[in-house]
Amino acid sequence: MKLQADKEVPEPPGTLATGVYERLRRDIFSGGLPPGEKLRTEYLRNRYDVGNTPLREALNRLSADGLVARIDQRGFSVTKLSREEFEGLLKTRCWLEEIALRESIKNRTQEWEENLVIALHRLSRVLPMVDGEANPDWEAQHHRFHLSLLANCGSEWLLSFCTQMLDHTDRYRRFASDASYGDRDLLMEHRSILEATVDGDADKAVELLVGHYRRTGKIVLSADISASSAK
Amino acid sequence: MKLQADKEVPEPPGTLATGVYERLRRDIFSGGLPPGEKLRTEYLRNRYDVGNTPLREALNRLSADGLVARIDQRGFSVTKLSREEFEGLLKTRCWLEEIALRESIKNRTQEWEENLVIALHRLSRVLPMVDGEANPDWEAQHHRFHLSLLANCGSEWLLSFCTQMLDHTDRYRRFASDASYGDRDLLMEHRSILEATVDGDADKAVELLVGHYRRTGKIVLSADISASSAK
DNA sequence: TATGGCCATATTATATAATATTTATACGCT
DNA sequence: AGCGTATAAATATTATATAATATGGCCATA
Repeated sequence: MKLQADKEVPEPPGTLATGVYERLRRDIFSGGLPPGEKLRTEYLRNRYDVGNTPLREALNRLSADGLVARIDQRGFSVTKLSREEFEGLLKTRCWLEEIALRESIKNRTQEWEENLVIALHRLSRVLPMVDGEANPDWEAQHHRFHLSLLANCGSEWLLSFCTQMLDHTDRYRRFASDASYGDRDLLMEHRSILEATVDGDADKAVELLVGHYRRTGKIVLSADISASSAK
Repeated sequence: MKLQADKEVPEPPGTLATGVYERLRRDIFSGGLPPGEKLRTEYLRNRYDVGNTPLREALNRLSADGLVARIDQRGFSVTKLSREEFEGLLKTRCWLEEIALRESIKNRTQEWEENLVIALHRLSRVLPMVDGEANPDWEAQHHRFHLSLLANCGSEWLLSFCTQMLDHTDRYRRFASDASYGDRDLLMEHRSILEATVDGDADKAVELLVGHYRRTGKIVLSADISASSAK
């Protein structure tokens, strides 16, 4: 039985390129490399202490993820955030996650439902904010919980699309998270999604999930995204 | 007005890396580099006459496209084709294109409908097969027609997902295209999808589109895909 | 004086080549 | 079959070369 928590052993990456990729990714998510930032290769080589080859590999992978923009002969930069982009993301996410959740419920198994319960339990054991800062542990568990909801949909493709969009949404949320979570009972929102799901009530689960996203969306949109998009 | 055909000027790529990327892509689609083929960097450097840097960049981009598999320390290889993978692809494609087509119709404009008519017209002017070989011109126009159907959906995200899946489907179709198209009136299938679409009959358009895909899917699945997947 | 184009220069991205290091794979042995 | 070594291959560095882009000053014109 595979119940023990995935040990957070940061496990040395297989290659330097993969390592830089992961570090760059973290720095983009955390804001260490803010949206719009020009990514000069020489600077990054020093910053991460690697050579040209692994660095360019990492940047190319990130640009495929949509986290980095690449223009031939003009190099790389961190992708900007924008209101319009976020609105499109939110809309598309609702479309796709509705399908994924309905399919997951349609194919439901005891194992999947139990994984969901575990995911929610773990999420309940961490706080969204610590000392006014976003808590990375909560971010990780939150990410997992939402993916777990969709994990049973039976389509690797759909799951990977949803994962991509979840990543991007998390990035927006992080940048807008000055906006208060305070008056929301997030745990209860997640719990009710879970309950409708294990009850097999797809309509209700979808409604709750989409409502959950739209509510978060409003908060993100109420924050001044462009302020984070430094030139 | 922008009606003239996009001139097929192969326009020199901005960078060598982009150039190799495009050449590799073509060779994977054409079968010059068959599914499963190990991609040794030294071999490819000679084959395309480029250095390490642009080659690895190209390979990394392709692996993000899902056309190339990358395993740390074990290099690159052309992704294999499999029956299961294709079935998942087809299923997911039907889900997503249904949304995209319904939204496109919901938002329909005269300009979009006219673009569709043009796309179908161009498709009608080329033959799927020439001398028993797949006709690249038909492939290109076919690709465009199907994208045009979805282009009005109002979501860049959804459109990019559909494009990815269309690319992969095209690849499967190419490898299975020994199977006869003969007894199908493809042009008529496309024409009736178009008609339902400009009539604003979303239900019918979706039904026709999905039927079109499933019919093609059957043909692809009837071919022996694994035969193409050289070790 | 202000405006806009234009060229020289600086900067940066892109690329090569030679080479080092590490890791995987193949081979031959017991 | 299992084991260790030899070989091949992937990964990475460094130094350097080439080419595109960005910058800033210069001049002509209004």
